[in-house]
Amino acid sequence: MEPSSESGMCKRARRLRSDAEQNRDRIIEAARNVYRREGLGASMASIARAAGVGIATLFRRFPTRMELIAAVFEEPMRRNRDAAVAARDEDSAWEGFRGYVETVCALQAVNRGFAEVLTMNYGTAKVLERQRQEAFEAFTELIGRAKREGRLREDFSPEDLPILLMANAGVLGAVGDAGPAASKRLVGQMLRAFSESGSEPLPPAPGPKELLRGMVRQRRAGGG
Amino acid sequence: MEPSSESGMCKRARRLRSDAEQNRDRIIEAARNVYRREGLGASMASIARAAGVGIATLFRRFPTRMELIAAVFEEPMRRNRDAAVAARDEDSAWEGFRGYVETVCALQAVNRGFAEVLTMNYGTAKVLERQRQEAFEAFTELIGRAKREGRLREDFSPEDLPILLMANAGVLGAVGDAGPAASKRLVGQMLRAFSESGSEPLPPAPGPKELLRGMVRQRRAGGG
DNA sequence: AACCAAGTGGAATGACCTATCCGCTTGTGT
DNA sequence: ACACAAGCGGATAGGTCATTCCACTTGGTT
Repeated sequence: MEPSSESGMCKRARRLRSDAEQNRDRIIEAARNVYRREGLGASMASIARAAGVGIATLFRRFPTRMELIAAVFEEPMRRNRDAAVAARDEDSAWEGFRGYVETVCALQAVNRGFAEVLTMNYGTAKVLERQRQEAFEAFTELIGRAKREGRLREDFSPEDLPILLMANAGVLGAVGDAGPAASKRLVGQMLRAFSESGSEPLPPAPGPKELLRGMVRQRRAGGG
Repeated sequence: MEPSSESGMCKRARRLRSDAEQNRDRIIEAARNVYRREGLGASMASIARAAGVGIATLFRRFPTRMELIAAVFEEPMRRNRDAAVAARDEDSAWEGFRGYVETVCALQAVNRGFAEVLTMNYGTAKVLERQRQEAFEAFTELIGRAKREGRLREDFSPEDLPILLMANAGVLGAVGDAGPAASKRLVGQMLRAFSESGSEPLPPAPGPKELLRGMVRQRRAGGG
């Protein structure tokens, strides 16, 4: 705390060399793509390869996997927070509620990593935890308005959202190609359950063949 | 095909030696427990250790992981099929429907391996596939009756069941201790969505702390 | 009691993964 | 232009895993 008290507070310990900065960006970009396709279980080596850097470079910049995950998903999580805030401020609370739920679940459907990030414990990733907390708070306010509006059931609980996100992640992880269709169907059913007078039409159910055919074989049998 | 055409058709190629038979049973028993706790991703070595046999013995008896899974879950899957048939024959179709759905999901909650087996593609495990098919058929008949009864919504699709099972498995996999509570809540919501006039009370939602605290850290970051 | 096919366990192999080490390269301040 | 800290990437150590091999035991039959 004595010698190099330059550089404001503590963030960004020191400025990166320009080439290092560029490598950092390439890593994050590559990780974004790999995580989207393969989920957070993707190996560090595969990310380094995709980024075109050595493994050591990856580890020097992100000593733990969580730091990389936090760097990659900080922006998506911020956008998620913003979506929740925007929903909270919509004229119709119910429409805001429905739209937000559908949007988040649709994002999960196109990004496996994001689906997992939304449903995991961050340990010590303050950035992500803060975004989630803020989104959760906006969502909770939205719930209150929607209930007062009379469109959302009184017994809806804020925790029903994380439960839905985990459920959705489960569906997406279990089926392959039919994932988006199955996910839409699930969300439709859940919204019906949440809605006070709920009888909005459902998205179509995927056919049995699609559902079965897509089902994950056993990527090392972690079936979940 | 010429010499030893004894032993009926083709099943049980030849009778096992008594000690081998006993080892086989011990393996299945051990695998049952390990799979229940850890899911189908449990290592073959850990199962052999739990059974008190050498790794080679395990592989000789069950050359592929699927063969072991099929042997372990044949009986649970048969009981699942029986439950579906019993539900189909209940007086009140809706009560049969509700009871069956709740039962299967509760079984998932106490048996991680079973939760995964119910939502995976068996490849070439005919035994399991047949049980699933029969359960599905009984369930489909039950659906028809429940709709005619007027208690189940017309737009309920048989595929909504596997979707629910995957969703439930996702919830159970994502949260730890709070799994059963979260699962019950999800099932309650879904039943509400399925029910024509549905306003039965919901199971309580788990508190935010329980939900978060239980959340899987990152068992090698395969979060979902 | 003696034979031997059937059965056994542990060592060996090889794939894949995280994480660290270390000699070489390069951006940058002077 | 030079010096050198910062940065680099391949090699490597050490872990888990599935799967195979092989020298040794043993149940059952005669």
